[in-house]
Amino acid sequence: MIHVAIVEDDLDIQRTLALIIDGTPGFSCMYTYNDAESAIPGILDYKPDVVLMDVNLPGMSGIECVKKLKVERPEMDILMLTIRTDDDTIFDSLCAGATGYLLKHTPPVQLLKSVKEVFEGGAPMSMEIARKVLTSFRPSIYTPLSERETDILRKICEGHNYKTIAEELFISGHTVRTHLKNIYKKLHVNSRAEAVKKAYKNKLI
Amino acid sequence: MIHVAIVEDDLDIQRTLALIIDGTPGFSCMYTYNDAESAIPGILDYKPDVVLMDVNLPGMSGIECVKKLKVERPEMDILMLTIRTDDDTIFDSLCAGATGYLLKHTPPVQLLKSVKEVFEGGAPMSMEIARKVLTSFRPSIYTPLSERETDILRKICEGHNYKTIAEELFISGHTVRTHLKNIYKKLHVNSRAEAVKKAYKNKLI
DNA sequence: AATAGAATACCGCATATGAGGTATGTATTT
DNA sequence: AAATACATACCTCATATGCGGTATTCTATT
Repeated sequence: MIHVAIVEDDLDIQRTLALIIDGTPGFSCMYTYNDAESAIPGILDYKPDVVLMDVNLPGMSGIECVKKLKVERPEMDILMLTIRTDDDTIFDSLCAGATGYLLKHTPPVQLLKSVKEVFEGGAPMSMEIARKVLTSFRPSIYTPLSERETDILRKICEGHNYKTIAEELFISGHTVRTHLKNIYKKLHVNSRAEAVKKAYKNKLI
Repeated sequence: MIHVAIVEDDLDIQRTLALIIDGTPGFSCMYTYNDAESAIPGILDYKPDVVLMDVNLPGMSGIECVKKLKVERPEMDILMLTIRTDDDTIFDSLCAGATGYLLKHTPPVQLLKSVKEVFEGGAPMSMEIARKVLTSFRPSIYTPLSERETDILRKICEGHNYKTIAEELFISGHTVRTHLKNIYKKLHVNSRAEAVKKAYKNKLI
């Protein structure tokens, strides 16, 4: 028996979800919450196997709620349920610790399958979400930097200084500096730290 | 009709896969390759809808092969097929541009479903892979840094210097320096750039 | 009561760095 | 043939940074 808790402010949706889950053998939904504030103590207390969490809640957001729940109980499995497909919402949810991400138009059969999958150690995602997630690993193909500049940036990211970079690339320290200045200009940054950050954020290296 | 190409050096597996695909209405496998070297020109020429790619190939690896194919044709969908579940293989594949990642014990029905899903814009993954991928977004909970040090590191990552950090956190520049020195010690680095890199790599911020 | 860790603050020194320049040769594109 | 981007090299200067210290206060934990 998989025990599911639901956090959803739309009472119609909440009821529908609860009916689907409770009406299926092997699934049980004992607790539903209308907001994150009441869900947190409740969920920590009753320890459901899987939590269905709406992203857009009044007051504290579903994402914040996930963060707080995961701090208390990192092993807890939480499945995000939302209509939002924008990158920020998705990745913020995942960084908060969500174990899956379903769009609200997911049909009941798929929802139940996903809950079961989470319970069994999986991480179900709606099709378009999965694609976005996988694509996020790809390095940027549109880099403003030349090949040589990318070399330099890579070394900078590894913590090298002018002297060692110059030695490794068989050029003078002056040249390294010039390259780095051009890199700064192209990336619109003005320090090493910012350049390293941008390199990682934009997957330039 | 979904046209599938297979790159797989084990001829038994290759034949089995081809039979499954060709034996299913709506699927067709016209081309199979035993190694990456011959697969690249072939695939670029015949433009299949989906490529099934073994990770462990003799000579050029499946991952390298994906990289090269994606450079030529970024829109191409490639589904990795492997027995390996180690993080490096998974994430290297994804960074190379794989559109999905299936374990070799995947049953035929699931395989066909996954090929279809890739074709329709999804990104199918085996259960344990999906979990690893989602977990990779989570910030590390095991940080050696104190809260204050994490604050400082965050500012450093944003490209601030001592003076502005000191102002924003209402402490002296000297204190910022002391914190940063402690951060370097704890992270085993000795420059800002390395610290920023480590912060992003280990998801400390 | 003692100890350890964290956060705060300061000093000094040698070197690295960012920002402002100029310049030359090559390769590619128009 | 001209223009553009790239890689290379050098100069100066003010400031930032890394590294070596010391020290006080507060808060946990033992």
